Amino acid sequence: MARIEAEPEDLTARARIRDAALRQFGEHGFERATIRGIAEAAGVSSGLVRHHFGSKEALRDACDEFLIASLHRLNEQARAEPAPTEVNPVASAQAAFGPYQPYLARALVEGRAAPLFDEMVRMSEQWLEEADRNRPDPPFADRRARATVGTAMGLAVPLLQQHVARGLGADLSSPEGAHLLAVVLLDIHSHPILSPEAAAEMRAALERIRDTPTDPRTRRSAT
Amino acid sequence: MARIEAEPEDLTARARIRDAALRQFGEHGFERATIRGIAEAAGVSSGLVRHHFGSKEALRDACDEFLIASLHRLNEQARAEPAPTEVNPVASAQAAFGPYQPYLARALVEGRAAPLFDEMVRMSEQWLEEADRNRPDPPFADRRARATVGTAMGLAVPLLQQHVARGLGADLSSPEGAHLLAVVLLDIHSHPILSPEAAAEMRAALERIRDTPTDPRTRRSAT
DNA sequence: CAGACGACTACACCTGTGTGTAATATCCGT
DNA sequence: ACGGATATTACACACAGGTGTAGTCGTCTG
Repeated sequence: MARIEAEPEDLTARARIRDAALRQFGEHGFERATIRGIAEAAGVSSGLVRHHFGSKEALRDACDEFLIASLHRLNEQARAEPAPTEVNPVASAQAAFGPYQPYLARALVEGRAAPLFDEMVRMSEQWLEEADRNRPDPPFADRRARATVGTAMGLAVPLLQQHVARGLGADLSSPEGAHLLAVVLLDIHSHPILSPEAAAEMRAALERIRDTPTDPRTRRSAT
Repeated sequence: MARIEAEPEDLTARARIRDAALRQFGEHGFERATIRGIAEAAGVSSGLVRHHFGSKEALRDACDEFLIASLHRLNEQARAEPAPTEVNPVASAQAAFGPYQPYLARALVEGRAAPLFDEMVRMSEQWLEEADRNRPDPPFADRRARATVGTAMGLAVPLLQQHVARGLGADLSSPEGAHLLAVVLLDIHSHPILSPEAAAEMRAALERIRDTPTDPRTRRSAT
């Protein structure tokens, strides 16, 4: 599968700065990364960063836009390609972000990059549409909602990369780590943690709670 | 289920500062949050923050320690309680973190709070141990690995709270949002996206790839 | 060739913020 | 009541880093 990353040498200065910013923001976070550091990593002066992007915030916005555009490209490209060999589309999309994963993780957790997430949800929906056709029982909720939560879950591993790697005892970018992760995902995605009966029962319990006034859960909602 | 949060009024100044720091770090991030801002939120002078915690970093460490200790307490408490009414233990543990969720999300994504994650994995393992007894076929991977990935997935929704809420069209802390989310989780956790046959086939394919020299995947591992 | 414009640099400025210090208030044991 | 520890404050320092300005170089165009 194609990646978003590009070779640094061929890039224009503007692109090199954006690339460096993506990496620095990802590694150190937006605040801790400095314009001077980004400039140095890109091999330019700090003034040039300002010249091209105006401000640090605008530079970050440009980074977001770049990733969104890249995801769009990737999405259309995937639509044309043969079969999804991966467990789910989000996982493969994520893998494609390559060195920009840390940036993406930070941006998403901070509530930024909403269009990017929504695009992924759209991809998931598309995937679910096909899966729903082979499904005997009616879904519990509409496709959008399931795609949203599914997308989030698919992002979990890249978001928590370091912790997952530690738990698995292998770097996820290594062949061994990737293999182990794939096997685990296969196991999880083929073994529901709830039986249909248990799920139905819990669902009924949920509806009962919902229809009960003075629900104890609501008493904590304030802040 | 119990929560970690405490009423602000009764707290000692030190605890109030820690509480305010947890919230400010969560809302604005570690760098952007200021000691002066935390002090103001806690109703004390900025000097007192330094007096009690020494430095900003040390304050953050104290926040981590506090959450870890709280999780421990919660864990033992849960061990004594009757039945887990939630879909999975991570989700309920997460719900318990209440107003500190944003802090936790940032800390985890930045690779911090490893002991906290590991503790959650341990809880998941415990839960899996029981689930494995009712399982006919042998798992694809050891329990630790599955618990790790499962923990990550369970954390996905709180980590991406804002995006999930947007996709679901409801605030997750509202009764409606929580209900919708629970229903979706029920659906997902009772409907595997892979049939046992498909999983077995993909697993076999994975093993085949693994044993193939000059695996195309490895050619991208550098950088 | 002249002028203009964009790429790019060097440098000064200034605010925000973590940190250090000294002084004051409050509590507690004897 | 007294002395010391602890809690708490006010204020000054230092510096990092975003921003602003002016200037140089190279290239294109008429």
